[in-house]
Order: sequence, then C-alpha cells, then structure tokens
Amino acid sequence: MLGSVEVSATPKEKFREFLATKKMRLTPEREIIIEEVFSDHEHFDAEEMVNRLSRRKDSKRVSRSTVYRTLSQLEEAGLLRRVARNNDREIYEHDYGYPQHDHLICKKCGSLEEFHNEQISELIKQIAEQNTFLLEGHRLEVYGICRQCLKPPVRRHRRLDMV
Amino acid sequence: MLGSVEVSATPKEKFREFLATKKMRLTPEREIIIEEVFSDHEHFDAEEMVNRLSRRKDSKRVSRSTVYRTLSQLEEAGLLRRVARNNDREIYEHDYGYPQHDHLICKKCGSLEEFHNEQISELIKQIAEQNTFLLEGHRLEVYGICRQCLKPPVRRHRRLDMV
DNA sequence: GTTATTGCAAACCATTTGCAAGTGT
DNA sequence: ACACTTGCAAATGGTTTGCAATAAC
Repeated sequence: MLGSVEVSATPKEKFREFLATKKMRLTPEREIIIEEVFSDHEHFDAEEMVNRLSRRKDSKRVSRSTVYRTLSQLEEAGLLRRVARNNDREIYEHDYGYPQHDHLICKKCGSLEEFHNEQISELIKQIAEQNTFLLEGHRLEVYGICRQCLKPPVRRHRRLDMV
Repeated sequence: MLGSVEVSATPKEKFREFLATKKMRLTPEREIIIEEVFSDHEHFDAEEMVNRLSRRKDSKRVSRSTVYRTLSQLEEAGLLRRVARNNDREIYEHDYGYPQHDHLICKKCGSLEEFHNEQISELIKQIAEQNTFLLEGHRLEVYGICRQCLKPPVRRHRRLDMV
C-alpha cells in the first residue's frame, strides 16, 4: 500500500526524468522508440526493433544508429535490460513494472520462455553474501528443448489417411 | 565405485574419439591446442588462447583460424563450454572432469569467481520439468562487485606516513 | 589418390563512432 | 549562439569462411 505517486510513472515519464538528469532531451525519435519498445512485453533485439519501427505509420523513420543509442540509454535508465544472446544479437526486455525473472531458452527454435523462482533469487543472495560480493543482478539462462519442439512433427493428412 | 575405464580417459583421448566419429583427425595443431587448453583450469577466451599458443616453444605455430575451429570442436565434443562473455568475447572453460558450477562476475574488473550450489541445480531441474522442457544445461551469471574491488583503494605509503 | 586440414586473406555482421547538418531553446 | 541529436557512412572487432597449398591415410 505505498502511495501511488511513484507507481504511476509511465516508462516515458521515467525516461524523461532520466534524460533530464543528464541534460538530454526527449526527442521525437526517442519518444517513438520508447512507445514501440513498451507497446508489448515480448523480447526483442535491436534488428527487430528497427523493423518494427520502420513499419510504423509515423511520418518519420528512426535510423539504426539512433535505435542502438536509445536502447543503451533505456538500459542505463533501468527501463530495459539485456537478458540473453541469440543469433549473435543481444536480447532485450522490459525491466520496469515487471518482476525479475529468468529464461528457458530452446536450443532448437530459439524461443524464450519466462519463469520466476523466488528460492533461486534467495539462494543467489546468500551466495553473494558468503563471497563478500556486492550483488547487483543476475542472468540465468536454462538451455534445452521446449515443449513445442519436443512434440513429434505433425504428420500432414494423418487423419485423412485414416478415413 | 564405477570401473575406472571411463574415468581415466584424458581430454586428448576423449577428443580423439570424438574426432573419429566424425572422420576427422587428431592433427598436431589440434594436439597442441588441447594440451594448452587443459594445461590449467583458468577461464580463457579465443584471443588469450592464441597468445598462449604463440608463446609455446613448439616449433610450429597455430593459426588463429585453427584455434577458433578447434575451440568449437572441443565444445561439440563436450570438453569445453562457453560460460560467459567479457569484452565482447566468448569465455570458455573446461567441461570435463570438472563439476558443474556458475560464476560471480565483477562488473568493475571483469574477474570471474566460481561457485557451485546444488540447491540451485535442483530447482532448475524442477522448473524444467514443470515446463515440459528437456533440460540440457544452464548458465548462471551473477553480477556485482567483487571482494577485491570492494576494498577501499590502497593508499600508498600509509604506514610510512604514520611512522 | 583421395579426403581432411591448414593458414591466409577476405568476408561477415552486430554494434559503435566521427562528423556535418539539423533542431530546440 | 549554444548544446544536444540525428543520419549517414565508415570504422571496429570478434568470429567465420573460401580457397589454394599441404599433409595424413
């Protein structure tokens, strides 16, 4: 039951604040990017974001450089975090208004599935303490084969054959 | 108390077996590399391995390409695994005759410290099961500041000043 | 001889950067 | 005027690859 003051800040507002502390501006380009980034909760990489942005109807397009630059800034601002690598690309996801979690990564199709486990977080805390290590965060990637890829391949017309 | 047959296989022997299954040969270059790789238990990246190899007194030098190619093969063979990234480089470590473990990674100095926690491994297994996910492995990187970097900077001549 | 392997140089590719032109105050 | 931004093109840097020469079987 905390006050709703902090809680209600949108990512865009948070970003504006962050930029202000650095004497930077919330330009139209940065606004477009943050809107697109927070328009859904999926993971993405820089390339995908460039594509999503180029599909928008906004009159203006945002250059690849600006996308890279802005993603780094969003990371610095604590709004995004890098969670994994895929196809030699950094994978980003929201790090604001979203609980800490980790990932199951399919080696076959590359899909990411989220999970959260409080016990693991707790153990990590303990381990850091035991090692006189000032904990700042962690990245846990669990590799294997996902449910989808475990399913035997669909045999087309199976049912028809049996008619 | 298993038989000692499997247990005593050296990395080199294991590599030779792996290569045989692929109709590949254990060449002098590959031999030099695997010797150097297993000559100690430290983490390393490709660049470091190239340097270590060039320092060897062996008459022959191994080219960078061959190092990259061989590291990949060692990984495929289950003798090495990529455990992290540092300075945009993949970090390798032994994955044979060495217990599974994870890492504390210092954001300041980049040092890696190993730790092992059976409870975390166990939890990961459970999580995979719950998600119908065929577990193959995991990578847990814990970020923060290491013991060394937490120490206040050494003030030179402090003791002398006090004399 | 045939097949695998090497080293070299070139290619690749995600990401970063220098810089001149542009924009907001 | 000034300070920050953008887009472009070029640079960067780790890693991969094509290929002709070489070595193992």
